[in-house]
Amino acid sequence: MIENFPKAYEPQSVDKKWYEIWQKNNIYSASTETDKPTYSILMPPPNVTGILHFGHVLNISLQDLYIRYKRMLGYEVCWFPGYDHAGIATHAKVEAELRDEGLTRYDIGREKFLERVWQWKEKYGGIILKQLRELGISCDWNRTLFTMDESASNAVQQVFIKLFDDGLIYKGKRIINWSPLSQTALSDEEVEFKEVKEHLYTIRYYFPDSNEYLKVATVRPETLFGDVAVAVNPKDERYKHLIGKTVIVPIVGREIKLIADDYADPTFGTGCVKITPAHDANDFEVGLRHNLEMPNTFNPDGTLNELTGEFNGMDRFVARKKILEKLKEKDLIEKIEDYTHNVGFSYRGKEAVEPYLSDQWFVKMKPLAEDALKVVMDGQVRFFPNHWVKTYEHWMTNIRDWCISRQLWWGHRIPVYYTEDGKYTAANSPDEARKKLGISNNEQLRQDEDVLDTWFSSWLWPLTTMNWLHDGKSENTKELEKFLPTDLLVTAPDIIFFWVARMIMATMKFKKEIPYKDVYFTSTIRDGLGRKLSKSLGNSPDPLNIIDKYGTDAVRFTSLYLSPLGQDVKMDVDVEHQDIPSMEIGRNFANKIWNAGRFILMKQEQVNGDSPATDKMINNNSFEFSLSDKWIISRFNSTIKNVNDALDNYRVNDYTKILYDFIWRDFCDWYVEIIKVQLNGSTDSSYNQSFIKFVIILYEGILKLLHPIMPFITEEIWHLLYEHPEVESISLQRMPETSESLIDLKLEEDFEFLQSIVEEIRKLRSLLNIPPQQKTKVTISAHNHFIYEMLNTDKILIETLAKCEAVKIEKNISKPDNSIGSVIRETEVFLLLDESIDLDKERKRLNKEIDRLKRNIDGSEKKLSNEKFVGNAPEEVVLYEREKLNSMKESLKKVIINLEGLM
RNA sequence: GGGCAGAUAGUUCAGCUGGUAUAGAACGCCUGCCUUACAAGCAGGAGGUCGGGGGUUCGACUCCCUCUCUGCCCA
Repeated sequence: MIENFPKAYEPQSVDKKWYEIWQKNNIYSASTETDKPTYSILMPPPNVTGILHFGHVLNISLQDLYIRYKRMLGYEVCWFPGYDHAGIATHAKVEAELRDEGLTRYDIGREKFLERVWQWKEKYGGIILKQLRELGISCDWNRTLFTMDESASNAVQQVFIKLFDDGLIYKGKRIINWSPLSQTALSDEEVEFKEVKEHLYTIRYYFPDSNEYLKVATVRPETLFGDVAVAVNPKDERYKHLIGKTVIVPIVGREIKLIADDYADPTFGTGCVKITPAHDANDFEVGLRHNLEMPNTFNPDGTLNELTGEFNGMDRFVARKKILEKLKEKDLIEKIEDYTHNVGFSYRGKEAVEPYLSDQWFVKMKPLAEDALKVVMDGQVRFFPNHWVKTYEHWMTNIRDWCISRQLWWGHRIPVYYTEDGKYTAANSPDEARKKLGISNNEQLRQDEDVLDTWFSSWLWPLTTMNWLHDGKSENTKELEKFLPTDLLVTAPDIIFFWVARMIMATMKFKKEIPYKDVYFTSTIRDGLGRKLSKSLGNSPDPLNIIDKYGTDAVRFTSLYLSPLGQDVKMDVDVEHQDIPSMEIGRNFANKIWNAGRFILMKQEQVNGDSPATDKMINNNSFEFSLSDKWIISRFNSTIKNVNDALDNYRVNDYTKILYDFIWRDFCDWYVEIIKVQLNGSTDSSYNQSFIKFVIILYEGILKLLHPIMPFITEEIWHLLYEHPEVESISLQRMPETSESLIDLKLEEDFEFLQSIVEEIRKLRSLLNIPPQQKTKVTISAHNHFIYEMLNTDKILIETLAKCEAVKIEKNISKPDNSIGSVIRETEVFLLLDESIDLDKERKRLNKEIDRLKRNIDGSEKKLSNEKFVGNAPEEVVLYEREKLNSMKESLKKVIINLEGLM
């Protein structure tokens, strides 16, 4: 009913209403008992502490787009949602709570601490999953998985044990990236390098009982307590004779050897480098080569330890200052230079990581990388855009072992058991461990204190979402059978190593199968200055506020409309007013669609009274199609085809543009106006009824094409049009199919000619400042019979659309008196005027047109007189050029005659 | 240092396997309109030597080389 159609679209209540109905009717749960072809997507699990940001909006809209599209193509679709337990982040949240109570986790102990984490998770965790619902997504919420769920935990444990038994997991004392804030190890991928302006200090290392000294350059004087050697390059002539001598570590007073190692770069600083194996990865390697001691002089919290004497307990950066003061006091500093270099920062805590020597667990990556690289290189797994393959290849071929242990309590505890004398193995239980170790049942065992990296559970996502090893045993499940490999993964490129690569490894290793066929890497959303939207920069409005302001559909549509494949998106954001003005694109578009629906429903009620449309109405050709009808049918079918092409090739941006242009330009600007003309021109109620049915079917097709990206408005209008019961949903209807036979490019060209006639009349009117209310008399001189017939048939259309009257179509007549005209590809339109013409202005206009035509004729003639062009270019190109030249010449003649007529 | 991406209208971007009368769109700007679906709209207009240079070709925004600048990733 038309009263349900306010003049402007109001998304807020519509969005809420339909999401509740969809949920209530459970229409998006997938079945494993189906004969339909399947299509599945794994949702990249957001972090349990996370809240919605624009990256999610883009990412999730894309996934929902494909899920809805494929569902409407008749697939059994399954979109697996879930979230991860975010070890470090969640740990930090609960520790902060404890701190407020004046407690530490050690005060309450491991068990109580974990209780607190679960409480926290119940209370605040997974807010993001609720927020995602605001986006209207059609995932199967019944299958939501949390990485700490029992089923996922069982799989994680089995995987650890299996890899341990295969020798792919080992324990080792290595330099790792240490987060002093979280007091845990991090993997290489969890460290971001940033350029930092610091200083290079050249410090004097005296020879014992001598006034001579070595100049040693360092940026980290606070590590000098851990110095065990000074290295020079063996080829460095300056120091060759000194190798093997000793020098005294400043302040510390310890004697250390001067050693020769290729690692020392003669061109850097003085060519002498201090070796601190416990605090630098390269130094560690040198230490191993020379069998040096590796004293650790730091505490886990980033303070200096008891080996540093008076600096014991001092923060590393404070200590640096104090140590420098002391060095200055003792005149041990040679010089201080500005120095810019890269420093690693923790991905989560944002503090500078500390290279730290400690016992950690690692996964050997090389054996896993081989298969994972192969499936990408040979195209079994395709990347969009493809250039990410190179990045992937580079990482895979230079892969380093993965540090998976974390010194936290929240996470999957490492299932390794130790005997008192230090033997250990991985097992499901102490009993099993005793058996594996071959020790007696009463021997005491101790479980490893550490937990696993969160990504160690995320890399199993393709398997655990499908219940693999949910009970620790079942390797085969219905879900795996139906939905693995999944069809598409949509993710941000910054987790290509963290996650994408590792999922491929895990799935290949444990299931000998790829996890997904296609991977779509999304754009990064940036502000007007090109900066990533981020909480810490304070340059990101809350997406929920934006959704509230513009509507879900508008935000979804605009996000994709502005996101070209493989390129970042710049958007002007206004954090203060919580606004992104470009969202108007989608809002205005939604309003346009809404009003087109409003118009059609009005017409349907005018024609049929109160009875609602029914979708049983088949386009049975019960009336004769006009040129315009055939044109819109052809355009509609082209649009379906183009939409399919675009989506098949992940040109999502094209998909939105194809629909935007078709709906706004072709359908609304032209065809809706034509509908008015055709209904106005007919008193035949059976024609009117059939015609409006046809229009509704066409419009419904448009709604369906649009539904994957604008689910709410399309659902709302679809119900308003047909008054379907609410259990039915447009999202469960079939997508319109393209019919090649209805695409008629010649006909589209003819119609375009008609459009250009209308546009030319409008231009002339505008040129003469004729007010819109005033109709103009027009005579058209067609240059051939076909055009003559066509224009005659659609004379009323020209009259209405170009606001003119008494349109006369003639054949090859000369210019009427007191008229001005234009030549459009040999056909002439003349506006017949009451007032006299400004001759000067008119001469100028015609001369301009003559110039343009002459220029083009010149170009064309040059081309055609070039034998090589005629000889080499394809026949149709040459033919077209000839026809074009003739036509331009004819047009030119006519313009010249008209100009002469003015004299 | 290595790799990847990009540079087209004032702005943000399309332009895909080289050829189609004037290189498109959106936003912004200018002019005129509340024309019974829509002023969140309609009609019209201005605005571009496609980053510089070289090459391939009958023909280059498009392919190749080179330079400059910008962004990202890795070391």
